[in-house]
Amino acid sequence: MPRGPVPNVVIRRLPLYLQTLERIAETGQQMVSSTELGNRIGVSSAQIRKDLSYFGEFGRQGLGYEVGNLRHQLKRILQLDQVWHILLVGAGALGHALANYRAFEEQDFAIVAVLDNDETKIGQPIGDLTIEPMANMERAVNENHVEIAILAVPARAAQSVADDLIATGVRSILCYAPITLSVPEHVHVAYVDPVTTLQTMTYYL
Amino acid sequence: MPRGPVPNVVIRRLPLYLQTLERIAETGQQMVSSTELGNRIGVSSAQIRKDLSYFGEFGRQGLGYEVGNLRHQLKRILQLDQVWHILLVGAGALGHALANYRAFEEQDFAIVAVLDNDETKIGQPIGDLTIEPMANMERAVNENHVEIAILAVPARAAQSVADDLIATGVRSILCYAPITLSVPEHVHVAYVDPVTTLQTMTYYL
DNA sequence: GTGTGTGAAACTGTTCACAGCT
DNA sequence: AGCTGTGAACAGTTTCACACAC
Repeated sequence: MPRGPVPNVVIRRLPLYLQTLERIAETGQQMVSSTELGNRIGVSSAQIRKDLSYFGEFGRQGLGYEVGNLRHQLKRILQLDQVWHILLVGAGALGHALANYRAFEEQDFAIVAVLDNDETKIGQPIGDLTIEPMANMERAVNENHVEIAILAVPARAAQSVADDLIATGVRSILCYAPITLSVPEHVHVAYVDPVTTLQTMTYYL
Repeated sequence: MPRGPVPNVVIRRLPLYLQTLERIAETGQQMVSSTELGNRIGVSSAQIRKDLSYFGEFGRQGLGYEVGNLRHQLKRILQLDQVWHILLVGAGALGHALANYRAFEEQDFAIVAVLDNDETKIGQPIGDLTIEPMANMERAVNENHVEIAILAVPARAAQSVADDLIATGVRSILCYAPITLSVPEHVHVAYVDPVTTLQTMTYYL
């Protein structure tokens, strides 16, 4: 579908374009220019046009982009025109916050099972689900067609749980632990640890 | 202190080096080579040597880097040789998880106050603190010498709260909302929204 | 006039490869 | 032998500037 190889940084920007388009769509605005979109996000108009040009020609010269169409195209490109099933591992404070976070379902992500290794937590309700033992991992992944896992366990457990997840077929992991996972080539990991992020911000203070 | 301009990506990697060094230090290992460090993190040895060379010469030819010294140098470069005071805004499920997250204090970050605009939450305990009204923002920032804020409020409130934070003198914001904040030049924002991150991962599936 | 799409140019970041030290 | 520090080569990314369309 893309014309030529798409830089990684481009993919990271597309969700920002999508979010901003959804905010613009709510106001009823029909058309948007790369300049307006860029100003709202803090990138140049040329960058937006170049990024989009990797996937096609979505705009009209002199007019800009049709908001609804561009939003639709971006959802298609990012494969967000379907619901993705997510397995959440770790039912601590963070796990509970994630299980109750409404933005997932609003954006077509569904947490379909929650696992923890703490005996006292198993069977307890969490969001609309029930906490299950780690031994249920393979069944939870296969029965629900899970391809993405969220890792909300302590750092010392993260690598071992990641290994198990990958063995069951999970190909994408969102990791909250402050640790670099070692994973095979075909697995994608993204890190969202706040401490690591804070540690970069202090440099600039 | 740095020799010449330091690329942003380099700063983002330094915390990974630091975390890995701390894990190595726990084993009692004295020296580490750029090759070993790189293998554990998944970057090339040349990258590590080049990154460190922006700040000085910390290694010894033929031997590698002294673990404790390199750890100390990185903490100094990232200004992590002090405790940073953080203001948490938003006492929902995520705010509670953050207020109870032990890794902050272990890594020399201290949440010193928590604000929320929900009348029913004000006065309630959260972690070791008490939830305060938004009106206390300026006092909380000034009395505690806060320079970093964590924004754990709904997306629709994020920009307005960010504006208030910046007006009180906050220069760094860690934002959990799926929105691009518009801020003046001198303010740094980092985004840790899981939905935005998941939206990039689905591209590769 | 406004605004897109795109090669070319400029800039930024990574890897190579090797001198020099242990 | 093993390893660092670094200029030079290479690769990746952003910006420029302009033809073309509304």
